Amino acid sequence: MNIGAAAEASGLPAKTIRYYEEIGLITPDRKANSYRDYSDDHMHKLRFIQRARSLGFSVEDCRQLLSLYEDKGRASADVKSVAQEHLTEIERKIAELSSMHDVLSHLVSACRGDNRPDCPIIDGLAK
Amino acid sequence: MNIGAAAEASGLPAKTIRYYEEIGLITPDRKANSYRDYSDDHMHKLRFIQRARSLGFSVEDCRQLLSLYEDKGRASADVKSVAQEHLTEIERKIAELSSMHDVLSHLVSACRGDNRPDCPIIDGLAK
DNA sequence: CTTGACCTTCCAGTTACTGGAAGTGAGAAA
DNA sequence: TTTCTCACTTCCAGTAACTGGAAGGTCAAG
Repeated sequence: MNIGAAAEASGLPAKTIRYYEEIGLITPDRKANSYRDYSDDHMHKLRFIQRARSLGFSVEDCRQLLSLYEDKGRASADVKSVAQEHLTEIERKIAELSSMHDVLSHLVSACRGDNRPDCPIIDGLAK
Repeated sequence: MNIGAAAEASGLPAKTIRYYEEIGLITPDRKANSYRDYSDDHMHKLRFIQRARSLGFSVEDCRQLLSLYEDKGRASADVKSVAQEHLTEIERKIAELSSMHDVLSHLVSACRGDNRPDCPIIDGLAK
């Protein structure tokens, strides 16, 4: 399977797949013409990575998850710990964004947004 | 005011303040010894930037907000439009993170996290 | 006069791609 | 067979917003 088809089937851009190879995440075979060749196994991994990335796992997390995925003797506790840490980080980010949202939405709704210069948003930033 | 004191007073690391100068965001005077010298006016701007950054505005947004801050004849609509766009982006990110959170928290809570290999998290990623 | 804190510039690294240039291979139409 | 158009290859540069560190200058205290 050429990289174009692999991209299509995995939902990842070809550029990204090449990048993952460059950082040693997933290394396809090569055909005689030097084209990359993705097997079913590679495709499973690519899709695995795509899903993990879409859940916000870092590429390094993906590397770790991928090795746990391949390790049939893994302890689920190891997987859970990676996921739990990421979940906590997601919660931290949501809290941070929510607090930004609260402050900013107050400022925005207090601003008339007309052609006059007085502006609660600017005032709020200047304090 | 030296950069160390300016950092202290603005809540921004000295490194960051130098970086802002490098990208032309805020340019302090220089003393005879080539040390940076921050005036009260500079300090107001630094604090303004610090607050805008803490609300998640990009550095380019900060550049724009800063010029609106200085423009006493601005239209508040121009400020509001920058802020509104950012607010929408914050909402988009919160929604994205929330959806990640939903999926991941389900997987995590379904995983026993013991020393056995079967793992709903891995299964969910492998699908 | 030395010590230590603070300042200077410059360069490299971070994350995860993304765009583009230059060149090669494959398959189909003329 | 030539040509055309893709898809593929490698390599280099750029993105955002810093951050760390090296090598060296400045200043106040003791």
